[in-house]
Amino acid sequence: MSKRIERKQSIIQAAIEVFGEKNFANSTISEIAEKANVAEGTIYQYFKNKEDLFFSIPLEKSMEFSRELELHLQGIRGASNKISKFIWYYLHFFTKNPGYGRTLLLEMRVSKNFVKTTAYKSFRPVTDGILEIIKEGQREGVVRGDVSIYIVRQLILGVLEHMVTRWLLSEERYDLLEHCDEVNKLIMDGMGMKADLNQLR
Amino acid sequence: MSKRIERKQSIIQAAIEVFGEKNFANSTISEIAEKANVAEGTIYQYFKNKEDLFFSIPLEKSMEFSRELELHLQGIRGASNKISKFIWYYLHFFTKNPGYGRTLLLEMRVSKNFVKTTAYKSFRPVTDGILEIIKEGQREGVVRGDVSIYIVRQLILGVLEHMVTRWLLSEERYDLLEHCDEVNKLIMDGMGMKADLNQLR
Amino acid sequence: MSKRIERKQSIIQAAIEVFGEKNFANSTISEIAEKANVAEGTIYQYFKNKEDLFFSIPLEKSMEFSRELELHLQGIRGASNKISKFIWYYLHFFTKNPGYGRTLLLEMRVSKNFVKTTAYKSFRPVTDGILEIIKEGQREGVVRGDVSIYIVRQLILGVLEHMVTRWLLSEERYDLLEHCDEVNKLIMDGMGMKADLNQLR
Amino acid sequence: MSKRIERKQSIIQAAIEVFGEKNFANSTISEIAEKANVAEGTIYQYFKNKEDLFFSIPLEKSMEFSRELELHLQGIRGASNKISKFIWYYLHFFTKNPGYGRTLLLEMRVSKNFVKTTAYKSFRPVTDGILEIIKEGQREGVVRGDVSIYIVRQLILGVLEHMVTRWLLSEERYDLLEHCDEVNKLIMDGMGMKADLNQLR
DNA sequence: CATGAATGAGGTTTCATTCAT
DNA sequence: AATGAATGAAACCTCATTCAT
Repeated sequence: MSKRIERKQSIIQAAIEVFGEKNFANSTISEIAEKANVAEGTIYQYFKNKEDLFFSIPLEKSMEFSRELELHLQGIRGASNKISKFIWYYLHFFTKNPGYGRTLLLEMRVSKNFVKTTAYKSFRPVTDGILEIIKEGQREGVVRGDVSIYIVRQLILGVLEHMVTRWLLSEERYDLLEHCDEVNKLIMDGMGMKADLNQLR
Repeated sequence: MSKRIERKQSIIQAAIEVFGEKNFANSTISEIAEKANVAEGTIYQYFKNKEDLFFSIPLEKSMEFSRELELHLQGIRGASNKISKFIWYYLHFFTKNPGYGRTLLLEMRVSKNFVKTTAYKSFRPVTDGILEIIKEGQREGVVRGDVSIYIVRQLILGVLEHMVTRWLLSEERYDLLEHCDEVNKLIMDGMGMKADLNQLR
Repeated sequence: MSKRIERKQSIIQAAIEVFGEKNFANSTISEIAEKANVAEGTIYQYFKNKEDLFFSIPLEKSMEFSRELELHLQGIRGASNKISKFIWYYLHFFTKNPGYGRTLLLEMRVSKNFVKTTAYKSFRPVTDGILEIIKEGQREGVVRGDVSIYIVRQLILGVLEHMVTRWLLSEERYDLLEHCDEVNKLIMDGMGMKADLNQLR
Repeated sequence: MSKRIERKQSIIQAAIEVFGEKNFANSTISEIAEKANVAEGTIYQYFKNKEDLFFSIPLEKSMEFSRELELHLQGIRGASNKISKFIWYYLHFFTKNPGYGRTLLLEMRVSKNFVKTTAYKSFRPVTDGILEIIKEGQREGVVRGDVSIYIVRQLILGVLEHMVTRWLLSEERYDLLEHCDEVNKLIMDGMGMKADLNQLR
């Protein structure tokens, strides 16, 4: 029944909160259980172990990310505008989900086991999507063709990850979206785009 | 006298190796002690505790990085060439020191306490140096002036960190320096440099 | 339900035995656990830490002391007889509980932290009771009025504590109750009581 | 040479200070060494081990106690006056040596090994002396003859020890000698002395 | 299915003592 | 004789996981 799903959700939600505050090692099952209003043992009915619970977080969140991203990209035309929108959305998303940001960027992204996980694969729709936009840009002639599309993607994600990571480590004391335009410019230029002309808005 | 320094070095060296393989929580003092050929208690004569030993690693390594970087920049003229060389050296350094790379980029860079450490401050010479080169580039007119120099630096370090991080997480299965030229181009363009003309070599 | 209380009791009982033989520092949690037939970790489900377990001993035993003392004082009339009975009971109690005696008199009574403990407060019923008897004796005119009742109480408890302490340190090689009558006389005289006339039995 | 004796003295002095603040378990050889301005290893040239050093403290101090006590008793006539003087001196001594008081009364007196020590025997001169005074009192007819002289001595030492112990545990917040007269009275009466008539001063 | 008490392995750290210099 | 660096044993405590109810 849906009781089971509901309960699983509340455990994941509690896990997001707890792992978002402390790191993996310092988070305890008992605190998650308490926050989820279930007994410790119950968690082991839904998740194999602590790590399994940990990695089920991005599974959940990456779907949320994809779903909403798609909505935001609706109706936008031209690779350049799409990239700009993606950059904005990326920064916007982590502004709204700093706890998940800490978990994903400061912990998981950095763990050896993560790459082997199904959770890791759940990012494929997003990363594939970006690749498509880049190709579209090359077809439109607004993205340079002399560099591998994978490297171009690495440029985009690298800069964004770095920005969010720095912001998280600074304890979110400033507005992440403030630098959105500048980043946009840099990335655009790196990609060989004529950012100014195609700029969104 | 030098016996003491020698012993401290061998402990740090062992720590670099062990912390490079496992993460902080999973590394044990006893393994470090064994690798350094000292008793566990001896470590506590040189370091206050496990964390103190951990953070003494970048203190050590960042000096090595600075020292050698300086040699490599000797005699190079022009901001563009200097940046190119820096990019190459950065990738080269972590190719040679993957264990330290894991410790620094996958663990420390991401730990809240790290920023408060003296170890963190030991990177200042390098990051300050980059800023100087960027300014030099602006004076030469090869670096764009419409973006803050701090953002430009973030572009460079962000991309490099991201590349090395991905490489480390892939378990170093490919040659990091392979993509040196491409990265160079991207960063150059991002910075507004005429990379082709000033390209090193 | 009662399983939990039972288990807590068996841990305290084991603690009384172990702390009674060795001192606090030399007693180990593992020995207590073994004696109580529980795992070491279980102890930490019932007590915050080693010290908490230690101080829970007098909490337990002082209630036993009070409860039985009350029974023994039932039906006894006159302050002098009550004091005599108290003296006897005090010596009797520690004759039966030498391990607890060692813990209480040779360790706790002498520890700075103990005074701040709730355990310390658990003696109040007994010490308050003695004060009442002394006042009663002053009203009856059998206890001197020229000395503070607190000093009189210190006389009684001081002599008794000293006796039991010496006995414990001699490794209980003689009969503590043997000297009961003599002590009685001394205390009575110190208090200004006509011990001979009112003597119990 | 006297250099050796001097050095031993400074170690004992440092030990008195350190053991007087912390208890045996919490005092460290390294702190004592530092306070004595010697290396840790040096202590082991003068004392077999930590316990040996610990027990050498009363050896030192009990001689000081005896020596000065004898001076104070010089010229005093009558057992009653001598006892009174002893009571005063006892309280006076620990007022001047609270650190040693803590070590002796809160720690050693309570340790099983202490009784087996030579240090313990060093109190004999004092305790024997008291016995002599009590006998003298019985000959003079001012001390009751119906109670063992050992019990009488226990009365005296018991009350005094108890007083000093309570004072030490209260962190010496009041004047120990304040209650000297009252204690005197109690003990005198307990001993069957006519305290009022023979009172010192 | 839910519970939560019980488990016990395992690591950090301290510090008395030794011993080569 | 003095040093003080090195030693290593030993113990508390935490917490993920299990399992009987």
